[in-house]
Amino acid sequence: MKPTANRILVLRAMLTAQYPVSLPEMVQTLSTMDKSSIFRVLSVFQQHHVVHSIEDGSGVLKYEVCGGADGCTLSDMHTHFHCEVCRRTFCFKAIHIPPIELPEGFSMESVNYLVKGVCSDCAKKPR
Amino acid sequence: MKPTANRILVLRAMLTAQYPVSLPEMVQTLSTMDKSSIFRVLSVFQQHHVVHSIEDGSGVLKYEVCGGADGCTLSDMHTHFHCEVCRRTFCFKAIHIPPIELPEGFSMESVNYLVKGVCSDCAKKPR
DNA sequence: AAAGCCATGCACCCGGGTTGCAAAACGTCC
DNA sequence: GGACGTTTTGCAACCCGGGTGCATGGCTTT
Repeated sequence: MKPTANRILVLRAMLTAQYPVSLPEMVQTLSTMDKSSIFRVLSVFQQHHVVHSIEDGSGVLKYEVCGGADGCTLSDMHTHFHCEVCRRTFCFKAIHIPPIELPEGFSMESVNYLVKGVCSDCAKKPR
Repeated sequence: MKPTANRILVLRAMLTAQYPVSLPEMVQTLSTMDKSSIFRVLSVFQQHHVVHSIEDGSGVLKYEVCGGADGCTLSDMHTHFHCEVCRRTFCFKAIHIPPIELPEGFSMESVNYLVKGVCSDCAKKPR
């Protein structure tokens, strides 16, 4: 995988963001790049396990840089929280996903643990 | 909430399906109803906690009839499995979602525990 | 019977995701 | 350095799921 200028841009944008970002958000941020280019960069990143996508109930996919140096393993996956008021997504990096036992014959590729509710900020400031 | 003919149709279709169904699927099945009608029926059902929606990584929302007679509580939520080969969604009704401890100030409204991978059927029949 | 309300169907819009295609950038070999 | 093949990029367009505005029609209430 070659370190293209665009790829570096995307990766840097994702690293600086402290929460998972969506494609539309990146289109906003990286105004020099085209939507499809960002999309393709993200696809390549996913294939090479540099980033992974999560779904947070907002309806749009969010992307996140994988944790470990050797890509992201299952144990590295953490829980996510989607605030239904401010629509932000939080990574609870400290809270790992509790494992479950799959039925016979089923093999796991990835896990998503998503909590929806009200975040602490929005709980404090009632509108 | 009135038991309209259409609402009965939708509810019956959901009860007979043994896995969560998507809106497009219901449009296919209930050919007499319009997409927007089904959509609105599902919205009403969700407001009255008759059904709830889950996201299974396929990109489209799936709907499922709530379990308990008094609507679906958090403890009633179960895990879901999305097969990346046949694109079916399984309800592991027996496997409840293991709880996590949220940080201070965060309140939970709903939980989604989604596993992606290969189901037992697709594991048997290699293509 | 008249008025009001709600459900329905139709058309349409919106926005995220995705692809086809042609131009541009890059790397390589002579 | 020039020609060539490969990869990446930008543009345009498409697909599809979700959602809405509006007018009709049926049912209820007075």
